[in-house]
Amino acid sequence: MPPALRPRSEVIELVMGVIRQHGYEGASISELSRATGLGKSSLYHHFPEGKDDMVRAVLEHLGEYLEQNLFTPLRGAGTPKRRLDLMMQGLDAFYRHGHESCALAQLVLSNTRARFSRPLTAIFTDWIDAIARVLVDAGLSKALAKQRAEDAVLRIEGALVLSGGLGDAGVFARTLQQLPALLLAPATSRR
Amino acid sequence: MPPALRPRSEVIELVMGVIRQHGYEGASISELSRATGLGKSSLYHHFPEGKDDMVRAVLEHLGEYLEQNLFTPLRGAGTPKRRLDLMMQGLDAFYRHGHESCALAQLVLSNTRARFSRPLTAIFTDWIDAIARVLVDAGLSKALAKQRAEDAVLRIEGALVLSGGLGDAGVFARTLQQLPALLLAPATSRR
DNA sequence: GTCTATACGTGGATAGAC
DNA sequence: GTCTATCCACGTATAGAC
Repeated sequence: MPPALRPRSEVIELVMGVIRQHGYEGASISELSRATGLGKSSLYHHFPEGKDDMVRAVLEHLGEYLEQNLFTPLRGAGTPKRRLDLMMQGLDAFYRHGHESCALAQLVLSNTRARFSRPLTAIFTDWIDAIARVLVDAGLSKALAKQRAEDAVLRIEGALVLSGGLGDAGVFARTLQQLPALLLAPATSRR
Repeated sequence: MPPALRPRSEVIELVMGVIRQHGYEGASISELSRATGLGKSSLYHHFPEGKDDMVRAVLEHLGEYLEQNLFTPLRGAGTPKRRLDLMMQGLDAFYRHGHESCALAQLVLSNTRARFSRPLTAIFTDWIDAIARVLVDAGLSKALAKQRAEDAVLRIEGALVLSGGLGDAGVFARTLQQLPALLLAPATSRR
């Protein structure tokens, strides 16, 4: 029994990288094998049901990653503004300044959505909730906080699409930069 | 020589439908053959270079479709508000109230982006320009108009992703509904 | 312009040795 | 837990008849 080449979490991250680039259908087992450095059989050892298992693992892992790296800091110390800025920094890194695409969007747009709708919805819901909580802390009503949090996620995903579409990562950068102030603006005179 | 089963434009629209659902990599020739009712050889007769040709045709066709059905009305008669409302109606129909996904987003997110970046960028640019012109007509500065037009497209694409992600088409509906007022709001106190 | 038949590669998946 | 070898299905693409 040779030792595992890489920890499972690392394999999952590499798989996610391939899916982000190629989407579900475009991510072939051969490519996943190459990217992870594991033979096909090894991949099937870790993910007996093949790509579906991999995607489930990716979504689970991504959920935990976001929870720890973005949502938890969002609940932490500091002013709401400061906490939102932290999330934007995290997103900027995760999406490589808008150059890396979003695995969630890939899965949502293709017809694989149905197969993974549960975990997908969970991640989006958690994300929105995490942002909304900061806005409530900042003094917004629950309803408005939720509305704006939804808008924030919507803008981030839209920015990733439009950045790619225009070939201008600046769209993503500006979106992240403007969001905190936009989210925290006083309730009147907006919307 | 049997007559063409369908006009070319109809074939292209059916091809686009498959790409919207499955993405570029997921759209197999067999499926495209089934969807269009044309044999594989017939497809290659119309699109000698295969899927790449089909995508180029789809983007060209889509560009014209948007021009005629959304951008031209945007330049037409009526108040800016009325013209924007018309575009939102068109989008609502085109995206089947948020249930149908966006071929552009599919192509942008996957690694096929590089191959079609020119026509993709052109479509997004034209779209933004068309909206910006209405906003200039409404009295906004050129700079602000362009900024907001960009934001509009960004929101529409984001809404399609988030609607799918949350399994709630209401997100898309609300986004379309709010956009005209948001775009036409007075220059002060926003952004 | 469309079809049937077919070639050939690649994709997903498994068997079995180590 | 990993590998090599292998299987079959499906994907892309072409040939050639009508």
